[in-house]
Amino acid sequence: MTAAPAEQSSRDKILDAAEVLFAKRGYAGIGLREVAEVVGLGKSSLFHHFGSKPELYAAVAARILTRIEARLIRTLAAGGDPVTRLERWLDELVDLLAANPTYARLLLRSLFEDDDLPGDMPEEIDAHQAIERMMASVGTLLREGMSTGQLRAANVQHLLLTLVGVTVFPFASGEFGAEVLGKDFFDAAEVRRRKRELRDILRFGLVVQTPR
Amino acid sequence: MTAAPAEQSSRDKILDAAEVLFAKRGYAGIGLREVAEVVGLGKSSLFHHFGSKPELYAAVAARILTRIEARLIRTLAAGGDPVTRLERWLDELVDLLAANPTYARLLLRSLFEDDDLPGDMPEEIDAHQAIERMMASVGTLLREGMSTGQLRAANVQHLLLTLVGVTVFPFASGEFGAEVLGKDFFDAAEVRRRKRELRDILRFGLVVQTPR
DNA sequence: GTCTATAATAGGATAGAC
DNA sequence: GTCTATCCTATTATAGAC
Repeated sequence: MTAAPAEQSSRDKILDAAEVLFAKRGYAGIGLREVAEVVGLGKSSLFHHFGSKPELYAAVAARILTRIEARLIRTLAAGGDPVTRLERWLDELVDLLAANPTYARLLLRSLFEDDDLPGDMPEEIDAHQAIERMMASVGTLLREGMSTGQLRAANVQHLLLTLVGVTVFPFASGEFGAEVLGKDFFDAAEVRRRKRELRDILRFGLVVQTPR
Repeated sequence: MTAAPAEQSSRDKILDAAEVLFAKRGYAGIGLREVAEVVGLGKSSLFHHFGSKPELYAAVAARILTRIEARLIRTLAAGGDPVTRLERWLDELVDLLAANPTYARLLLRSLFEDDDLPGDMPEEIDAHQAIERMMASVGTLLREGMSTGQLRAANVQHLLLTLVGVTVFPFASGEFGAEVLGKDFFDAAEVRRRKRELRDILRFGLVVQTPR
């Protein structure tokens, strides 16, 4: 997924290291010393590439969101009826989160940790807008499906929260998810099961309807 | 929900303040100075009540989990068939999370932040076991429903993760949830909508089945 | 672009007076 | 049970040499 180029700029090395560390212990839990150590630079050198710690964090989050959005756009563009596109996108999202174990955690963390950031940095605004665009386009997809009668009429906003909860949360749940499952969540077989779980919940729900 | 007694011990005041702060900015994001400030004590006085910062954090998490488990036990004991009990429990859980805005956030955070804790403290073990017991008893409930044919046969482990994702996550999502919704998630009307969303997803799924 | 040195502040935790 | 004083370490960030 994440390409491994022959030459990688210091900036990218810093972003990669910070992504892993921030995902693991959060914004406040990671010091720049630790990031610099992983990259193999002195602490002060980081400030040559990023103006401050919040800026670095925002850049990490924005990079992930940009990648996810790019994938969303590609996936939805492939066409098909609303249900096909929705299910294809959920499959894609699961694949993406499974291939990049840092994504889900950092994403959920960044939802919680917006307190720590000033709120007016360019990367932060980019990330925020990417989220808004994604929610809007999936929202449109859902409304489309409802208007064609393929999807049950429902509250689109709550549905969006539900979809985020069932896709992103499990991949962010770490130890907890692994314990509930009894095995590693990022295992290929588990990822397949996760996709099936999502598809079945959306297609059939859980409760069996008594025949009318 | 949280009772306001005439006299409250310093220990409880510290727990209350720490719960709010840790929920807002996480384990690493909160210093004991800030906790002490809110309580109206000196920083050092906290160490008279809790041996260390990890201990305080574990006590906060354990208190929440104990309360949730007590509610689960009461709710499931009320009887009924598996679907009735499952839906009643989800309603109760939503009510509990809605009445205590700190719970969902702290709970999700504590899933991510187990790295920060030593792992061998009594409160931590208590909390961990409470989670295990809750997952086990809801798991049993699900299996029961499947064996009576009321619930669709499915992977119980993945279903548990799904249920946590659709109940806990939205209440923890803070700004994000409020923006997707366009209003405060903890509003009584939104809480009712959330309950309906949950019930409908589990009963009907999302995709309308073409008549056989 | 990276380094060393340093500033200024805050962190968790302990000792001992009251 | 709370306080002040203190210790040690870590934090973000800057200045300036190379």
